[in-house]
Amino acid sequence: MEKKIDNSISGASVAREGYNHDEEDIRKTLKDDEFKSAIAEVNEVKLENARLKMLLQQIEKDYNSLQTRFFNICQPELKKSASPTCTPENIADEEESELVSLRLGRSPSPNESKKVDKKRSYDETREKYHSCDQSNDGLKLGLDYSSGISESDLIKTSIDPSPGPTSEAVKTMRTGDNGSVKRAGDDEVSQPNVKRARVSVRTKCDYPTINDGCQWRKYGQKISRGNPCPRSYYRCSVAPLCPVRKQVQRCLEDMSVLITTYEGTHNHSLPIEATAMASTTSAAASMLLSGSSSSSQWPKDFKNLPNISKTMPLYLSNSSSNPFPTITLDFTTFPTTSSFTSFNFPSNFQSGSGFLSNSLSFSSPELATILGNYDSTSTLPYHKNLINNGSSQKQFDTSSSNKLKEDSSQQALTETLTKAITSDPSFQSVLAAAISSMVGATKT
DNA sequence: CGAATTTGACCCGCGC
DNA sequence: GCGCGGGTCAAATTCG
Repeated sequence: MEKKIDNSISGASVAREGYNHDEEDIRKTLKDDEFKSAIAEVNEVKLENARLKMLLQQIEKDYNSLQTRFFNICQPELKKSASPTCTPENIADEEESELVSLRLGRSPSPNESKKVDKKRSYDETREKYHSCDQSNDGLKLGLDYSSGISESDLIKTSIDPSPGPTSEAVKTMRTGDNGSVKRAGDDEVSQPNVKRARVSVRTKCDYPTINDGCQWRKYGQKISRGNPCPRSYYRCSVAPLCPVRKQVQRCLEDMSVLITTYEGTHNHSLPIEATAMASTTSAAASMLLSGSSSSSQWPKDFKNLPNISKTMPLYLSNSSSNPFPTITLDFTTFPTTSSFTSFNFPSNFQSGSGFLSNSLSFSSPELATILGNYDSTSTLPYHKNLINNGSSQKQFDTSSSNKLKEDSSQQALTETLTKAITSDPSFQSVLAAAISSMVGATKT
């Protein structure tokens, strides 16, 4: 037994010697193989790199061609809308400024360069807050248009660069000891004339609040006069110093209608789901502060349209009891189901099929179709595309048959709205904000 | 146990 | 000056 074991051991040792002898060869070949595979890997990486470069170039090309197409579409309309008394210079200037509006805040135009100097310090501060998202290509969440709105207004309605308490969000800080109050904004220059624009969104919603993609923290509830439904107060909880607030209250006339009022602008990057609403409210607020959305300044054709007052989703509140200028986006005529939370922006909407292709192609018929939704669905241009989950999509399919019936009236409306967009820079900016949010979403 | 919500108290602006 | 109403704070409570 022991012999057997010895033999086996000696046999094993002989084999080991043989192995040791071969091991060097094997190591050599292994090293060669490793070397070769490493080289092959490097080559693969190089190829991949080249492929990615080509892909990037292709994307850039596509983007440029889309941009060119978009401008080509817009330019004739701009020329049409230009007054015949305008001099060629004026027209050129106007066109340039209009184009600035339509650049969706991507890059400053020569006209803007003067403002850039003025705004540099502000922008630099602001970029700190946006360094994590769109700083690379200059794409901004808020509006960055230059037409018709004053510098001060622009700054007021845009993101507040100061990390501290804003004049808009002046808070009272109780000291606790003597019960005296101290204004947190005391060390800041007071801005008594600051307009506090509010954007009110009316939606049919069975839930206590709409899902706009942002995080909110409830800080108060009050039963306001004239409405037994309590009003809830929320503040943005994404960033601790974000000045944005919202109020949520059910409509007295129709309990299924939820009125959400937004105030302020986010001073931080937002989740993709929240950018659409944020851009819309920001744009609407800017539009409101620019003053061009008042009914007297809307294109004349707007007023002549039948049922426009009923169906137009965007109107100004002229309630004298409201101390703040308020713009209302009315989505209540949009078909919703009880299981559907209005404004539940799908997180993948930017990459969803149809969304980008519908919205970024910007061929005239498509633009017309998008705008047509103002009539039949009373939504923002992109709203239809954002809400494309099951049931609601079905409703759109059925509503499309109704579209045929309303074709003639819608065509008139479409023409009017197209005119409105091309003649009203503020309207453009609303559209621009919506688009910029989409483009931003694709970039991130 | 920490975060979120509730709720009563308080502040402030406005009209009378 | 007083009262009212909207808005906010912060301690208490609830929730996950």
